[in-house]
Amino acid sequence: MSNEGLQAQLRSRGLRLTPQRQLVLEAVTALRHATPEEVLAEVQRTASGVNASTVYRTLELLEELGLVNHAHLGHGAPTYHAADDEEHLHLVCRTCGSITETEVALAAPLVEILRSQHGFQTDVSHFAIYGTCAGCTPS
Amino acid sequence: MSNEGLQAQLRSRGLRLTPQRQLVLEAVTALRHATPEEVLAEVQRTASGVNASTVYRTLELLEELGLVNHAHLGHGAPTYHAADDEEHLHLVCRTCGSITETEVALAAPLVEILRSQHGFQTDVSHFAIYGTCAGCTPS
DNA sequence: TTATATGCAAACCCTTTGCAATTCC
DNA sequence: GGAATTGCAAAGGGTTTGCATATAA
Repeated sequence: MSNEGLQAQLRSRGLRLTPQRQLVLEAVTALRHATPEEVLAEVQRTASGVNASTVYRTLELLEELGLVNHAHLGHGAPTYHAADDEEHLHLVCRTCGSITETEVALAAPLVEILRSQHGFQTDVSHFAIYGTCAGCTPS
Repeated sequence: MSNEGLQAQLRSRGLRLTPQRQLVLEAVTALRHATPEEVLAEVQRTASGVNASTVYRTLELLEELGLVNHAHLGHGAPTYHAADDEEHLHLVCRTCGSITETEVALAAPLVEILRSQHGFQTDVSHFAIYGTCAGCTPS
């Protein structure tokens, strides 16, 4: 998302383009998967005075605008990613904690079953898929 | 799990059977899906002096012993259930927040794909499946 | 008897909120 | 100029920890 695009989207709602908002969006895009704390650290590399509460408020706003999304990959803080980033499944290992990304297409059968049986529209990447990775499985 | 079974399992590790441990296990079993706070409230109906930290420590212990499990159904506190309870999928609606339980068998195709392609052993019920329920889907 | 378990209080992490000062437009 | 935005500080929810006391075995 360009600054001009971001500005246009903000102004259409009577909102303003600020350095903080640009920096947060840039940080989320650059980091690919980052917690609010990590986003803050990245933003502060350029603008050390930015406050954590601004990051939280901005992430919420950018999510409302559809520019970023968040996912829950573990018990801790959620991770944010740019909306134009490719969507993927996250496989989280219960033993070693590793996170493996894989294609959302693998979940197509489940998504289709949930749609036909429950009328449920699944967002496959919002929550991680939990289990034990190959390296941690006793053979 | 009977008290005798619980006691045997505890003693084999040099641990003790206490009223608090019995009550926490009973509460988790009775409530079926409960946050630590809800477990505490249930336990306190019988034993009002029980402390929250005891509930947290006991839930962790019972999980180590394989008697309870927890799942993440939303952004808030995890929910605990007895290990001998039937496992199910949780469909969480992003709009109304409703939680629908459905059969784990629906995820079998995904589980099989993850096993064959990644060697990943999936625990389908640890994280919720997120999306939009039928009632909240614009038609 | 004595190591384990508990209650209590404090600390912790992550996040939200109220408010005065600032800044975008 | 005036509403939107920020920084700050305090509070909030959920959880963990250190330690003295109590208790199961």
